[in-house]
Amino acid sequence: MSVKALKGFKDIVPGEVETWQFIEQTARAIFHRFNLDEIKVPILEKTKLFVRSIGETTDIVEKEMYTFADRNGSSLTMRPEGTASVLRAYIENGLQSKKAVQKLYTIGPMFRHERPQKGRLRQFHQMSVEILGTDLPRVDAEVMAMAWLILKELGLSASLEINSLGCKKCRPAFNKALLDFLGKAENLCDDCLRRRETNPLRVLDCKSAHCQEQYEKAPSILDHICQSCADHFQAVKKGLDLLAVPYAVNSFMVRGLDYYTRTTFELVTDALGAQSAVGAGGRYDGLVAQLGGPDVPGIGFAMGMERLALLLDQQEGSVPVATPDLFVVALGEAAQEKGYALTHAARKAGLAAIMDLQDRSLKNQMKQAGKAMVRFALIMGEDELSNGKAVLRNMANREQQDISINDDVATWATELYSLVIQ
RNA sequence: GUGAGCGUAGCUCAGCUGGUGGUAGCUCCGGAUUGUGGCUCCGGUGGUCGUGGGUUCAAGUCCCAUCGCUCACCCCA
Repeated sequence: MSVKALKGFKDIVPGEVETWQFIEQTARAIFHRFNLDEIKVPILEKTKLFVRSIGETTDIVEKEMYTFADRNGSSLTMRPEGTASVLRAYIENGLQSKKAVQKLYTIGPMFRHERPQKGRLRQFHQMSVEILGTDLPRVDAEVMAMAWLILKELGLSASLEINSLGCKKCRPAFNKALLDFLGKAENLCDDCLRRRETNPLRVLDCKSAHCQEQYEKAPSILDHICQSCADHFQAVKKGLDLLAVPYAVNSFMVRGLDYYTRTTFELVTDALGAQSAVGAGGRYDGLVAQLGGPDVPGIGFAMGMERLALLLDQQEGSVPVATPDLFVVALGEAAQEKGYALTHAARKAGLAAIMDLQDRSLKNQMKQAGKAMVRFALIMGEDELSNGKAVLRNMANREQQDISINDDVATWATELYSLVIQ
């Protein structure tokens, strides 16, 4: 084969797609229960939208975006995350005036030019939620409970870690305390030396045991946030308790995007290779205003769909399989004609029906029916046509019954429907 | 961007210190005294050994380059 898919871009083929459908159906059902509305937004935006929202000095903006010039020269970018686009749409469509609190979700592909590895692709998919127009801590807890419920209903487990990053009033004080501490720290690893300059908060997340040892005495952001942020965090924890969602506070947790304020959280697992987060999010009060919209608070999260799929595929039998209802076995030209019409009528009546159009042997067709794992086979050959009875076989228990052939296939199909769907 | 490992049928892989790639397994197709299934048995389809150079009498095997994949670092969903 000459042309292959791009590095980090994957086809989701039959056999894999069922897992994806299960994930999406489960999530949509839960979004509905929380009364969220779906929003669909473009995957291509003006570059400055992401630069403004995600932050100029983040890795995503600095080196991971698919950015290129449009024919007229303007700079376009394939979205690396969903929040910016959804907020842009919220502002552009004046959604704040339609509902004081907008609860939105969207599902789709994101693009980041990174080196692919387990759980990380260049085109990946997220389901994401954005709640705009409220900063009640109980909303934060409810959002986390929603993410938690999705995992639970998928049959997965992960740990919820939460933190508060403070607000634009109190974070600078913490940054200063942290920089003072880091200035005095010795023998930091190369990565930490670099991060100390680019993103001091991230230093605390270092995996080096030696660094971590020193950071035990590092200032904790939770000791530096202002009273209002502390109260908020306290109320968020109370909310999680009320909803019986287990969590752990991780004051070292940092998010990769600049816009987060106050509550941040991650759903982590150790079953994804080097990747740990299946979902993550946080509050971003001020971001909507920063993008030119009304000054409304917001909170959201995203879940990585290939990571969810990876976890589900590790658990045998965790994805329900939908098998066809009926295999119409037709032997000989006369039966084939009848079966052909009946199969279509059955589909119109609501049955998932298949048939072998090549008129192969009974044995062969039964073999196909077995492989397709259909629930029933309707067997119809010359004998059946002549005596007006076809054989309906329950494939699971091998019980057979004779049923009358109805010349009106539409009526026959509805009769079959009631026999097959119980 | 950095590092390591790996490229032999659609998939999973044998192939030793170079000496003619395997009736290989799975899938797929056909058949097993011609009207009853996922198992079993038999047969069949299917390969530029990633690509290009080099060494050699001889390269799937050794060397170089290149492309691709995988995993990890970084970072993140």
